[in-house]
Amino acid sequence: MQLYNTMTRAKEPLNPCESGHIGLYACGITAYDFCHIGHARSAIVFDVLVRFMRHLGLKVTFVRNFTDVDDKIINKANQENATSEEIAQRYIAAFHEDMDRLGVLRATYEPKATEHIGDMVDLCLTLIDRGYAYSTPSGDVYFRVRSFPDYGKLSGRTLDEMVSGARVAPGEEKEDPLDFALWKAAKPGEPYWDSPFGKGRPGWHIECSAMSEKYLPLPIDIHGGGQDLIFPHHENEIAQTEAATGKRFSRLWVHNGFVQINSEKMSKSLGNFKTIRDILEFNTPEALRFFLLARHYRSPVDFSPEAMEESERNLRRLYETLGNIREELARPEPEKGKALPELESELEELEKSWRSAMEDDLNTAAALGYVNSMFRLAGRILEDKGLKKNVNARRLLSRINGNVASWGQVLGILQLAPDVFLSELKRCKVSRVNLDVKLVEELMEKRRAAKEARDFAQADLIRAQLAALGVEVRDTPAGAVWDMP
RNA sequence: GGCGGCAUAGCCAAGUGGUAAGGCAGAGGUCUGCAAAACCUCCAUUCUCCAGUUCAAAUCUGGAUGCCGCCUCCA
Repeated sequence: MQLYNTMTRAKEPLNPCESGHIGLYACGITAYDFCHIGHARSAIVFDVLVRFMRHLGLKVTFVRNFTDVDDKIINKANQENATSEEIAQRYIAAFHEDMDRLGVLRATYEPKATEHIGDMVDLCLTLIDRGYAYSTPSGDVYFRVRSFPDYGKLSGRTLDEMVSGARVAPGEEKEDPLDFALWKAAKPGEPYWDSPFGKGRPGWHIECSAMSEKYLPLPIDIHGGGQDLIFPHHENEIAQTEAATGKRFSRLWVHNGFVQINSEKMSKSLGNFKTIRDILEFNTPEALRFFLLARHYRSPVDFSPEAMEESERNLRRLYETLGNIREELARPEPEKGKALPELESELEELEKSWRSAMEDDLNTAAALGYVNSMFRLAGRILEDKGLKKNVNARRLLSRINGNVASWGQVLGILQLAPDVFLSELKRCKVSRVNLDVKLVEELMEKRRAAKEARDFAQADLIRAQLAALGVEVRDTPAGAVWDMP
């Protein structure tokens, strides 16, 4: 497969270092608040990448860290009169809860910064030793940016460009405004660790350098995260690791685009911030996943309730059809039937296309297009009375069912039993509009009675009443059921 | 100000040189007591605009316009 490499700004083939083994490091969260949909996107993108690489038969070691010591965590702890450990622990647990609901698999390793302080101190010492870093009288350690000639190669900036943005906070003892902190001397009331530089804590960037090197051989095959991490975070990681080890840090750099609201970046200052929990209160996790995967991972996506509903409707149709497929497959297999070369080659094409789309820079949006087309094909078979008696059509259906299982596994969708999904979706919609379910059930019963008495005018009247509530009635062989479109 | 990205139907969206996937919405049809769901058919001579390269461009080049992001913590 090939992936777009931020470093070279081009798609590049993914060639595993060792045979068939991929090391992937994705920057995780700073645990100081509930995760928002931007975190969900990043997590889902790398989740699908991992799942797909495994689907291709590659062995993937996936590392996703937790930043559990940081200014923001300390601030939150002070606000709530708690310790930073408590805060970090709480939000790491919340992260796992949210990700489990979204079907994001656990990483192979999920290291925490505080568990690797020693490695970070060692890394600082090596960098000082090699002349790439220096400690200050007050106990800070800084990376000497101008000592690392490649600085800026990922973000495509020159040092001159960066100087204008560089800042020196009061009290900092930097040799150069560009230098960034590897180690921060402890201020009163802050968590600290003992080190050769004095009591203090690691800077943000050093933890990823330390932990990636600890769990993965260098160079890492793929290093990823959100686009906002390109500068300065990943740029600094490169500087630290490459300066300290002399080895290349990562072969590929994969960055996902942002989730936006009304075409603007989500941010706390704009007040357009949506947490995963906010969304999952009224939408199924799978709809969020589907929504995010229906766009290319590098493009910005615009979140809106309307767009979520569109994904729901799409997903609903898929699950309805999937239910029909499974129902048909449960019937005894027909005994004979003519060959169906056209349908067969159509399916084969779809299978090839799906895989090429996924292999081409993880094009899940195109891949979902082929999923849709495959369901259309299944629908055609299901609707055709002649084909239903044809054993070859049945086998195609079974093959489609198998593809749904395996593609769904990779994308993390269509894994539920159709009726389970459908009733969950219904529950979401009911809670969204605060529907009076009791009233609906009463009306349904009245309509059933009217229908039984063949009073169709009355039955239709009741249906109109239900429609006014946003409820749609469907008569099935097993009786009338209701749903919310 | 510097750097980067994007602009495809009513909406969302894939498509990096070979003649516009897919979804949602909409229209007609099959089915149905009527509906709904499902299925079938239709729905961009055209890809923001202008100029250029080419036998051929949504795709490449130059310019214009608009939107967004980064440069400060951020997925």
